[in-house]
Amino acid sequence: MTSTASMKDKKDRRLALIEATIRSIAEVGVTGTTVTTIMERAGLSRGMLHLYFKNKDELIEATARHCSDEYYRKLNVFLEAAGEDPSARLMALVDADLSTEILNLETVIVWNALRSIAHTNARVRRFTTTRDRSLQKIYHELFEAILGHDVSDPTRSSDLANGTIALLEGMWSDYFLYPDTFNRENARRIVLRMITAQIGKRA
Amino acid sequence: MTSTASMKDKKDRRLALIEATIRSIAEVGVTGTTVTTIMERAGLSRGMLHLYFKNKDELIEATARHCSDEYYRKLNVFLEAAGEDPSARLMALVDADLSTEILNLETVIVWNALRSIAHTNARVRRFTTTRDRSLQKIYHELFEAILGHDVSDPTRSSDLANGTIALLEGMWSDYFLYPDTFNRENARRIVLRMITAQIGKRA
DNA sequence: GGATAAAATGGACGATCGTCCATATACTGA
DNA sequence: TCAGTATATGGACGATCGTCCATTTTATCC
Repeated sequence: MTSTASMKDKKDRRLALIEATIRSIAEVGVTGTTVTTIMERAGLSRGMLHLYFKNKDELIEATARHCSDEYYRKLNVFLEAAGEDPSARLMALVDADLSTEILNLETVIVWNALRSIAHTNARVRRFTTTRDRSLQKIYHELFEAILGHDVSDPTRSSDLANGTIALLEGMWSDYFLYPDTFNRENARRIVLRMITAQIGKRA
Repeated sequence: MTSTASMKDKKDRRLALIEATIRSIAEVGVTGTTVTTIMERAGLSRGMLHLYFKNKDELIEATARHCSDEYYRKLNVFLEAAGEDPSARLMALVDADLSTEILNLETVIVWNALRSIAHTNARVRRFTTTRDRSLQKIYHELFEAILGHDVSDPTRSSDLANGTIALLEGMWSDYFLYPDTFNRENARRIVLRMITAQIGKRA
């Protein structure tokens, strides 16, 4: 049990550092986040970073991976609760993306920050882009299942997928800019208004 | 003429510094942008920054103001070309937001970076938020002019305004993440698909 | 319980940050 | 032409950055 226990501790330390990085970025921003601000929030000493991560960049990269993984994990919780019906699953995705579990101040600040970093860091970019690539596939398949394929309008399903993603992305931006006045119900109503106009009332 | 000439030069230097800041952020990111990287791109010496700006923060703030002003200036070019018809003006706004003049790699990187900074810098936040506030007003008035006010659906115009803004915001994100594969025509088709489904074919 | 290994500490290092300022250059008006 | 002013330079400063490593503390096993 000793080796597994130490393994667990090692995981805990890594996670503590990652979560401290997230908190630091949310509190003092990307430019304000230093090894010191991370250490303070992790309750660990300076040397610990380089014991569990090669350097600061690797910690940032691990943070990006963690955020990406957490996003999908939470999304799947909503998806599994929705069952098999495509329309129900579509609604579940919308609700998930606007839920407090997924859409909160910490998430939205960190995600925006990671995207900034991604433009000059290829390793971070991997995790910020793959998220949306997979999402496009999921939405596209759902719209195909709901509407079927229309040869006279071949881009319909992919357009609706991209449109819905863009719409929700825009809601994230809105929340990011005005966290105090942002209204989840309004956001949900707007997204559903757009979707139902396209797929009808079957949802 | 001497005083106006020196005034002009002064403006030129300020503008050169601001544009150098934009280029630096676009090239090496927010975290990589330093006084040195800005000076290199401006072709000016270190001391110049503090001659025209109190400090680096004030230069960043001026950059945010400049980007906000430029966005509106370019938007108005499209609006004026569209004439008075509300539907035409609406289409002009969409076209503008997806045009190469407004939506390009430099703009989208810098705008994302400035939003990151805005979360810990109140002065920068002023310019990143007012942009969207005014935009909401413009879109809302256009949709009211096109559709009229419906008492049975009181949130319709504001929903369409917020929805369209969110949709375009999402397209910006898409371009930001995949500048090489992003397709302006696809984006335009998707936005128009969403809008025409709401306001009919009158556009 | 003492030896061995692993985990954790935090002071010190060189590099680089933003800022300041003494100095040099360019321009103006008499 | 030459003083006087405005503009521009870049070296130097202290602070702070990420990183490293000698040292201490904690955990493990015979």
